[in-house]
Amino acid sequence: MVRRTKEDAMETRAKLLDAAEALFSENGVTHTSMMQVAEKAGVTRGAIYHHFENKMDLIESLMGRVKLPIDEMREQIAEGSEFDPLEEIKGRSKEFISRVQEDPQVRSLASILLHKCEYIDEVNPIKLRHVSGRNECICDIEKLFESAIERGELATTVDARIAVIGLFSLVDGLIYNWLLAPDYFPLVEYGNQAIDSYINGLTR
Amino acid sequence: MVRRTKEDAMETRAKLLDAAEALFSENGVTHTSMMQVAEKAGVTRGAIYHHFENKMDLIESLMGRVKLPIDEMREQIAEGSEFDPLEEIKGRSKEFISRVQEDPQVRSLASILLHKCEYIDEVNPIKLRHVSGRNECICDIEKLFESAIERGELATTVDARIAVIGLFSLVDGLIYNWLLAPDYFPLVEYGNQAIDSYINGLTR
DNA sequence: GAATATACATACATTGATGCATGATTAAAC
DNA sequence: GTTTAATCATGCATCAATGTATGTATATTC
Repeated sequence: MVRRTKEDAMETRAKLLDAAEALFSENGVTHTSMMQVAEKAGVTRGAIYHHFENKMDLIESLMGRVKLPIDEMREQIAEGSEFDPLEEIKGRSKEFISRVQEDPQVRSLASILLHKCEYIDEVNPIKLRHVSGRNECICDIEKLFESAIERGELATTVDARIAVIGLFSLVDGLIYNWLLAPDYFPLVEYGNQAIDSYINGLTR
Repeated sequence: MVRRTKEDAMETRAKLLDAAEALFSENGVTHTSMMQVAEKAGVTRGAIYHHFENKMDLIESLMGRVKLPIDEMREQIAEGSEFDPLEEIKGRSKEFISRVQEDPQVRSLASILLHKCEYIDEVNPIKLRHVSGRNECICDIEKLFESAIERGELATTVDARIAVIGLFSLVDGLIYNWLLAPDYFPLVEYGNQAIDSYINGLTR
């Protein structure tokens, strides 16, 4: 049976992406073969190579499918009322880690990005997306920090850029370590505390 | 020419480890073949399989060769005078990131651990070493935080365990992001600032 | 409804990469 | 000095994975 409806085709494509997402986040990208992806999706490898060029193309589609929390964060900041930049920053950061903990798809993608793939070279689309997304996001939040500085809400010694990079590192590190062993500590509870402490430490 | 001196053998073994370390940290573990390692070391694959069982054994030897800063940190804490726990914590954290920035070998290993390998399953020796080392180290620093709490140096709301996990996440995140794009920010300078801010935020 | 393009399955060809078995040479042990 | 064992090279057998080419049946288009 072949040549199914265009809707069916989109469904198999989605199933392939689902299968790849699950397998990649569980067994790692390079340790997952196209054969396994096809089997899990209930099709053959032929279906994969019809919808995607190769594994890298599959991954790119995978990453482009969901709006990463980092991207969502940016949008909301862009439209956000900046009446209280520090609270804004804290809120976004906490929402970020909350989404990682609650949304299985986001969690899977984060796991792939942080633990289940190798950043092999500069042209690696995974790395590119990760880095570019991060850098843009950093610039956005840096502006919030700057406006907080203008309002005199931060210690005079605080540099906006350093503050952002510290915050991002903290959030990344929390997610990284939590994904490494989720039973070791509750991400949202501990993460919120840590974020509060860090921001608090900037205010004087 | 074969059957060289026992010293020569240890030298080839070291060369193999050096080659593997360089290739793994540059191209990733799974994207590096035994053939490449052998070539870079100036021998054939036969030499590798004489000294190591397989690639995983090679990696284990690689990781066991250097004392990770995380381990060194533990030792020094164990023998450390705990007259000023907070300063102790800050000092060790900064020394940690400093070693990552300055010591090429430590940097390579950190790069492999954080970016160039896939954590595929629970029995993965790389992951095991990483997690167990981390957990033990966390316990050690947690004690320092506790003694700081006893001395009334931290805010009453601060929980030692949460404080440690936040600190570790911050340090991990700093290293993670710096290794992702070392030109983006100076690790030691920004890292020290961020660590100070975080610890500062705990003190009230 | 004929022609065409799509959505996959199937088969094959090729490529490394691995692991082992064996060989050669010499250091080390006695 | 003979024996043994270690150090590595060489060759082979195998296998898994990829990419592609081709086949096939059906949606879609006209």
